[in-house]
Amino acid sequence: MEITSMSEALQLHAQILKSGRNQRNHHRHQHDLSKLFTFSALSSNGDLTYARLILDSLPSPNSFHCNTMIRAYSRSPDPVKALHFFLSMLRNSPNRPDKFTYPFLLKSCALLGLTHEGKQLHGLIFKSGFGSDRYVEHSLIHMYCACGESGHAYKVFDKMLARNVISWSSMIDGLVDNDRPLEAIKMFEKMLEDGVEVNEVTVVSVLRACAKTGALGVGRRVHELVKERTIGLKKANVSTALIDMYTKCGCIESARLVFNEIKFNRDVFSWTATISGLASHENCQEAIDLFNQMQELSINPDERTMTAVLSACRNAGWVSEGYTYLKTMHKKYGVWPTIQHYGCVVDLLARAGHLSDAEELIRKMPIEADRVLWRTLIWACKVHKDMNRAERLIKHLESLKMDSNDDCGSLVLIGNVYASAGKWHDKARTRELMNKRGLVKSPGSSKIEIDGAVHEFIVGDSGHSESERIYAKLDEIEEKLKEEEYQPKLYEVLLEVDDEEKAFQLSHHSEKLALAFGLIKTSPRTEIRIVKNLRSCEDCHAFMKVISKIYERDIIMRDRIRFHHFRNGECSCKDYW
DNA sequence: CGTGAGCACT
Repeated sequence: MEITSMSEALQLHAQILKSGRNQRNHHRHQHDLSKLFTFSALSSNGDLTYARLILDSLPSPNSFHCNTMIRAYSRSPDPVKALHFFLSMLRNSPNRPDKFTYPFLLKSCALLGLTHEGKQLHGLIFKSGFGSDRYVEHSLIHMYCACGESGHAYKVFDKMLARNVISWSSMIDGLVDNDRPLEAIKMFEKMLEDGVEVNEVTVVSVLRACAKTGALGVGRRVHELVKERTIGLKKANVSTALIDMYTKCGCIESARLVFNEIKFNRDVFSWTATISGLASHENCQEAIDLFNQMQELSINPDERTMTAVLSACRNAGWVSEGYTYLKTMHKKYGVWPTIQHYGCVVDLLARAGHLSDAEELIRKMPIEADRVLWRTLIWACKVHKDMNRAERLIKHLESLKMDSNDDCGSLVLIGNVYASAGKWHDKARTRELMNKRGLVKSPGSSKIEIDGAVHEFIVGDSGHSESERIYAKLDEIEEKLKEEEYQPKLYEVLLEVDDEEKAFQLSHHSEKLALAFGLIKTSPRTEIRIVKNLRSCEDCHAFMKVISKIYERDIIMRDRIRFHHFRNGECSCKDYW
């Protein structure tokens, strides 16, 4: 009989203590201890000291006990203890690791991003002969991807003799997490070709890939597949992935449709995905209405729901509403504000021009500001041309230890702020700093999907096979813009060059290349969807507005922050961004 | 006794 409750466990423990010294009951005693250990290790909520105490009191723990302990540690808040325990087991215990041991250890490495330790385990696995166990192989794939080593994951995957749906799904999901959504989609297509059954886990992962990259066509096909084969059709996780895919691919109507179809299977995640999607598409009032409906159904918002709500306020410029949500969210919804929430509200205040209030909020908030938050504020200073504040904040940002590649973003922003004020010397200084540290800024890139294939354009790109036609199209556009007396926003070029060169630079921004390609490749009057990795510059934004009018095209552009729907010369954001 | 999974700040 297994133990199923804490009271049973305590009872058993009392019994063990009572009969502890009775030699005749030795086997019984052992058995009870073992049961108690298993229960306490598996039911513990993170604190494993009790389980460990019992384990250490076992006269001769076997490998099952060791594995159970490792599993418990790997799922605890401090998974590194699994590795520590493993090392002590290697040194002090007669038990050897087996094929059950490794998945737990690899999980710990995955959670902690311990590449080096993961590789060492891989070595042990190879030597011990467990390397062809499918569970171990899947754990290896997951570990490598979680450590950002998708190349090694591919190697494990390629060497597998018998791949099943889990092998493929692990690989696809890992690629998505490694910011390789296009490879993930390719994997998925190969999987279909191979005739491997697709399940809801696969579907969720490939939809995440579509969401990241804006592959609406692929996403729609996956949706069809889900309906045809009824793969988790009513599961909330599949619906959420579909909603998120549609919103991030710029198709808020389809997202709404999915959300309406699952009326009776909604959970906090699907509500949040929809609220967040509506907010990013400028349907801020609808987002807040949904938030209220959700509460009427007694579904409690979580941290991300509140982020979505605040981001609706931010995109709409509702300063006092957003500030009130932030101040009352703990009392009303039981959610303590995190850095994301402060980030939204700081952006909300700052973008509305309340720079002092935004700065004060950062300084008074109970958690430490991260670089993203300072950058948000500095960006707003640039927008509102408050150079004194910007320079003061830049000094502060620079004083923070810069050690990750993420700091590239800080230096780029700092350089841009200096450049926009004509301080070329200071700009050059940040440039040198980047070179010295070997930081390479990620270039502007835009993606557009044509007939199910995603094309990516980098700023100044001439590598595309149809490059010539694209540049010819841009020339044609330029002529038409001249007729419209369009003035390029040369001040957006933050280089010390003449106006002609500035105009040239502007005309090669990645979203314009993608747009020209879209105009060539799609039928008249159809929508064009573009996904950009950074924030669009003012010139590109104005450019898209004009193009939407003269070419009679709806253009839906996703930038790093939100969506812009251009139609007939106007943008859904009403130029508030 | 073990493998893969949904929504957040620039």
